[in-house]
Amino acid sequence: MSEVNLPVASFSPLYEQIKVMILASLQAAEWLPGAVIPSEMELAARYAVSQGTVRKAIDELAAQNLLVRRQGKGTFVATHQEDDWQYRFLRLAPDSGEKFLLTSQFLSCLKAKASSHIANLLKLKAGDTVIQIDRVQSFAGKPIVFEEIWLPATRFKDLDLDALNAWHGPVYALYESQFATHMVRAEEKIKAISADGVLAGHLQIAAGSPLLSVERVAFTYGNKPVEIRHARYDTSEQHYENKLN
Amino acid sequence: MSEVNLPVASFSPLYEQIKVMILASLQAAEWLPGAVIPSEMELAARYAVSQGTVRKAIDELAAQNLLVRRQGKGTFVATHQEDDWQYRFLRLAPDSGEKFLLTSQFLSCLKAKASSHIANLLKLKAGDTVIQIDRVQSFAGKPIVFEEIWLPATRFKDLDLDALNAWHGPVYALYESQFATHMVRAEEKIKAISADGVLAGHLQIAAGSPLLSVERVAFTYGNKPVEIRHARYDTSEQHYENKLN
DNA sequence: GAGTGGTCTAGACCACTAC
DNA sequence: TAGTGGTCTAGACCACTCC
Repeated sequence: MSEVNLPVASFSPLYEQIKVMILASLQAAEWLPGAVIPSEMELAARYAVSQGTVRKAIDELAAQNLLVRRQGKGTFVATHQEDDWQYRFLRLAPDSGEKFLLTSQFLSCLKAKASSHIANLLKLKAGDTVIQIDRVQSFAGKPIVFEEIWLPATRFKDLDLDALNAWHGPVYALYESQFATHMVRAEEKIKAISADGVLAGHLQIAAGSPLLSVERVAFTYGNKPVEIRHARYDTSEQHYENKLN
Repeated sequence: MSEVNLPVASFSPLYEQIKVMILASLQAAEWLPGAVIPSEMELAARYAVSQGTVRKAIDELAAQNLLVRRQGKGTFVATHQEDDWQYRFLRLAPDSGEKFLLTSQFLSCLKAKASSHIANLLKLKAGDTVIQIDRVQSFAGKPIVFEEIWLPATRFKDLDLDALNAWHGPVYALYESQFATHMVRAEEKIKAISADGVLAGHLQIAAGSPLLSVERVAFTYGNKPVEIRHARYDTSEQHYENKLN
């Protein structure tokens, strides 16, 4: 009666614990985006479990897009610097169905005090410094997207307009290569709004035109929010696509 | 040299073939939504494979929300008639964060010839008969959603306004219980639009107000499209939520 | 206690990639 | 040919549900 007093704490299978350890290695940047992680056999030896248990852990991390398995080659840390990942988080598509290549123009990149709203979303203290970026993206010469981006200044130190203009490729790839920050997932809140004068100017449309307002919070490893983005899409000739499963 | 002439056809693992067979049973309504399917051991015997192989097949079907595993009880066919599935495909949420209970009012339910656009999406012939339903959904007395729904008349024979009004619960649960049609997944295309006079009337807002236009195609087993829905959301006090993984 | 899904193991063999 | 991930098996044992 006395020796057993089992914790009510819920049962945690071995492979969950292995997932946590692999996650820790990812978070600690022991394995960098794009790099191979040790083989299943090596990991099984390291953690002193069977290959099958490691497999199950890796399977689930791969299902969450944190790892990518490649038969015959190995298992790799997911990265936004891959061709097929360029548009991972972009749900906008032309109505016509053709491919679309957006060109990006950065308007400004400034340091500022975080508003309470932004501080809240980024889990900073009110008044902490953030970097604020404005940009416009165009398709076939027509501006389609106006975006405001907020980043914590500590993590993205030294990011400025020159660095942004020098970079060619997705912003998330830049975050990875310059600031060791890999985006894992994001949440968006979407509304319909009317274009005010400023937006109308940026997007070359009439004031009052309907626009899609997309507020995004993007997270790195460990559910840490590290980017806020408020985008407005001109959806007159493109739409936001979503799959419900 | 002569006896071997391997098909270039790609290799298909056993568990994939089992998935296909289970899928066939679902599609043939051998196991109905909400019902238990045979145990892993029974299926292993039926298909003459090991339990592990059946497990893998079921795992993947469960990941696609076609089956639901319940430890100690069995594996069940997914159904929209479950409490936690009521809002499976509804991404609209109040800005305030509170729960929300929508009340539904059906305006009309008529038979008509399919437009080429609708026929196309439903994979019908132009001119085939469809059922067209209009409805408004309200939150706290305020109309929030106006929806037009198109269904193939053959599959949804006898659906009329009385049947809709008599039903209390999600429309997808009605499809299941009355028409043996379970919705598996859906695709949505979202745009921002301006309310015209008709929409303004339905939603009790000013003409010209921005609205979210959501065009949905919903599919049953076998990727068969069986419902088209064109909804307009008033997003002044609620938003469309999306998770990007 | 019997039955279900869930975990873990060990080992054999297959498919794919690289050298 | 060696090394990686992918498949399949068989069996032991655990966790949960229901009777």
